[in-house]
Amino acid sequence: MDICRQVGLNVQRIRRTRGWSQEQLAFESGLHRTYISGIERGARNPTITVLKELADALGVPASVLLESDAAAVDEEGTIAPIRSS
Amino acid sequence: MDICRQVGLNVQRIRRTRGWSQEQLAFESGLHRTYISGIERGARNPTITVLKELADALGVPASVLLESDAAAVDEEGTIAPIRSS
DNA sequence: ATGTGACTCTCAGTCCGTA
DNA sequence: TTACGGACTGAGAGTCACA
Repeated sequence: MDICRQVGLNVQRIRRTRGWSQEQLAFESGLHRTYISGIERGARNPTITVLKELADALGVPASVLLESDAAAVDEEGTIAPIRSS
Repeated sequence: MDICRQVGLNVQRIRRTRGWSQEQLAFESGLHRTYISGIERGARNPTITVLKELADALGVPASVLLESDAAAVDEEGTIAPIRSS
């Protein structure tokens, strides 16, 4: 699994958990809407500062965005991976 | 604490735990020696693919390199944060 | 063995559209 | 609301000589 794709999936998953659109995340993070789209699709290769900005906007530690999926996001105790429901 | 500086400190700490020089890490990761130097000093803003290459060379998950220091690196059970000794 | 400035070239990141 | 394309500017990738 490519790292860009991995990050994209994590961003998308957490964003949806927040109930946000890409535009809202773009606003919160100060990044461009189309760039968020590119990142979620794994088409972009963001820098660590951008990763940090996304993480801050999403309210999670940056390291979470790099994790190999599966593992539930437990930190902050609020994310949890949408098991049905 | 700036994220670039943070990553730099993590890379340096783990590299030293391995007993490697910057040149050795450069060889293992396929990156240039002076580039490694720039990253460890927090002078560079690497992309996540570069971060992944470093993490692979160091034998740790990429997310570890973003962690806010302090916290011992427990994953893989091999790093542990050089408490004196 | 490492820090640093300067350099080239690729791509990160923005903005315009259309579907 | 999102995917995706093209075009653009600034910043990162990657390297070197020198300290």
